[in-house]
Amino acid sequence: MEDFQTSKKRKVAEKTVVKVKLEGKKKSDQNPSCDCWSWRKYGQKPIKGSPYPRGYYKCSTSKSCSAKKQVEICRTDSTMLIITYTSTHNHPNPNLSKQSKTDSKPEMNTILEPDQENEEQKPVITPKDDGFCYIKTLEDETHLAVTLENTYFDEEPLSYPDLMNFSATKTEENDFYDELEELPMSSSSFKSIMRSNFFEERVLVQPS
DNA sequence: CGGCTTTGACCGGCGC
DNA sequence: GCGCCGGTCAAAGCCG
Repeated sequence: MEDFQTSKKRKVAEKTVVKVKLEGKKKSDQNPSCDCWSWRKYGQKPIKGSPYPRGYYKCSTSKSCSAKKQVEICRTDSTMLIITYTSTHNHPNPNLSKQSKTDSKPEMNTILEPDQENEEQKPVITPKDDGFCYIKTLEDETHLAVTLENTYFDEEPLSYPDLMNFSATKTEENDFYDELEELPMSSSSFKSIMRSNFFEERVLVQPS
């Protein structure tokens, strides 16, 4: 396929590591409307040195999309999720464009310039003195706090919309639940707790 | 019935 | 050269 896909190993392609803190927030008002990308799990492996397995996901929205991500629980803090994104989506987000009630462009996902006139549709990133970055998505006022741990790019930095998609999606949610499901420590009860608490209001990510 | 998850096997890179 | 480990594939099962 793609040249870097010929070898299924160790690629120094763009890689974005995002840490997500599972907050104890609760919100019964689930809002699946923030569904963005669709991910399909294609593998899971126990990781050396970590009690938790790592899940491997591919973008299922487009067959030709090479976007992947890895989700694992931080071994030092089980409430911390480490998500590693590899490659970028080569297609607009169908869900996002579908949801756009206004005229937000489907290509929003790929827009990289933060200073556009329609900045209203972009999340507002508010750096805090505690080291967290609170991202307020204007779609539903969801507050996200994410921190890019390590980012390797071929050429482009992660865009705000990308960030938003990364963290605010319902599919993301599912991934975490998948992870949680696999946690040896817990069971479906914990999982359901996380399900109701996790993504809707705020997501915290702690800098390294 | 279709799509997704699960799980074991396989492959290939890297370190020793 | 060998073994370890991470990443991917593919078949089977499950769920909506």
